[in-house]
Amino acid sequence: MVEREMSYTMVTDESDDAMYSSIYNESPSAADNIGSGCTSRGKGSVLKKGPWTSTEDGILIDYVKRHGEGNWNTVQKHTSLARCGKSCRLRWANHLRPNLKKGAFSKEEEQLIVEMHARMGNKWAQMAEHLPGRTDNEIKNYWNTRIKRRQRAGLPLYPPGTHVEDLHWSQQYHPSTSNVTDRRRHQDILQLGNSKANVLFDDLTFANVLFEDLNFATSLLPVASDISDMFSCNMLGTGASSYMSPILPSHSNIRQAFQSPEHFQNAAPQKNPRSCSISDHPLYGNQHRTDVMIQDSHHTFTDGMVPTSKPLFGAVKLELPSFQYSETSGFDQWTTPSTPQSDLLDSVDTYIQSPPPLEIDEPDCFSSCDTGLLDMLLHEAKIKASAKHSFSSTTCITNGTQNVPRGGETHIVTSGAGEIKSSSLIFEAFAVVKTEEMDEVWEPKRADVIRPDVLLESSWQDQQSRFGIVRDSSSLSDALSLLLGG
DNA sequence: AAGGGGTGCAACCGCTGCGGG
DNA sequence: TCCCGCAGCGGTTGCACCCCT
Repeated sequence: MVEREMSYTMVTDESDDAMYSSIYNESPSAADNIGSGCTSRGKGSVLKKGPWTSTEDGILIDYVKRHGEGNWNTVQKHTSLARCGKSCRLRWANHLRPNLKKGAFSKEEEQLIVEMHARMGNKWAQMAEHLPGRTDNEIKNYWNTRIKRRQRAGLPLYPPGTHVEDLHWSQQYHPSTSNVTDRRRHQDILQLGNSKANVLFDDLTFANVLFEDLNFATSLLPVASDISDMFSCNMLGTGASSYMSPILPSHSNIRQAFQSPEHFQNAAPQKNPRSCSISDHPLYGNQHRTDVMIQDSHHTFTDGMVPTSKPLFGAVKLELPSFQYSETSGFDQWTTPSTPQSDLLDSVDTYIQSPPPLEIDEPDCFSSCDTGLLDMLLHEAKIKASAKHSFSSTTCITNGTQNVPRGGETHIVTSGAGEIKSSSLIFEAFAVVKTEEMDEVWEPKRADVIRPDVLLESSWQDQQSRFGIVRDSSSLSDALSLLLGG
């Protein structure tokens, strides 16, 4: 650690030992940084603030060795340290305690953080529990940095393939946190919901979430299978997934169609082996969310509740069927969590290192996949930038054929709207919007228009016409009917 | 070489939950 | 039941370093 000598403390206790004196001789020039947040107790001294010195670290380490962790407010009594308990605890937890892992996050850790944030929101402490050697502060800083980077790069918060979790995570595993999250949601709004661009990114991410849900539904809904695969294939394959249109068919319709868990109880549960998400891990298995996460300012509306730090997208509850309620159904094999943390960690590599094979036209895409996650994300932005030029029209996907393999499967999306299967019809419509989105993604006006809460006030067809997209509405309706089991 | 902005990290601040008296 | 103190969490801030011009 870089020691920054900047703080100085007035000391009145005459019994201070030599070490104590040495501490405050280290920085004789900075007498203005006197603690105000932590009040002194016992010694009548004013607590020091600012960076810790190695001497202070030594004192604190020695104290913990003797007395163990906890009782941080007694540190000042038992040692010469003029730090408040909070400061001591923070210093120990973030820097001094053993087994701390320093240095940059590994690719696996980054991936795990992204996945966990998608599920937990800003639950840094909970995330840290799953990242041995990492502190909540580290993870928080990493995430904030990541947000900035992605905002600058014009990327959504979550990369494609990230399952965004609903409230069940915190409720099921950390029930005590749900109240806290609700109280703090306004802070999250302030933190993440201010910028127009951020709203747009989250809006775009919304599409990813839905499609991932559809992907999950693959194993349950034969009809949805093709759709989800197509979405996933193209989203992952083009590297422009975040620009998959947030303009979706009325989600309320989907919700109505899927509102009952019993709707799927007869469907054979089948783990999707192609997923490279930790969502498939037993620990997260029951978190296979099907409630659509509406993203905006990291808030989520789920079952009428608004947990903090969760993606949301406005005051509209939009759901796909939730299989998490199916504890009595045939999904028990998923809903029974494998709680051991090691279990999760042991399998992280499996998920990270087993991405679905992608055949992407972008020539340098694979190289990016070998770098760190952040680099990969930046690369994603690069691809998008180039895609702006290459995707001049809908023909890139819908004209002719395009093979988009994913997990060994190949889907052929044709431009013909009449005879192809219904799922392709839906995708075709999305593909149109997607390419349009690429060209206009940065326009705030567009961001307003594509907000789902706006969309829900008008029909899917209205949106099409608004954007000048003329499609075969009857075919689309047929496709939706099939998708929704109608 | 200099300086100005960006970036990342360490630490602080405010709030809340919890337990004990 | 209320109050108080402690521990912990999440948001914010300050600053050193880095990079670009």
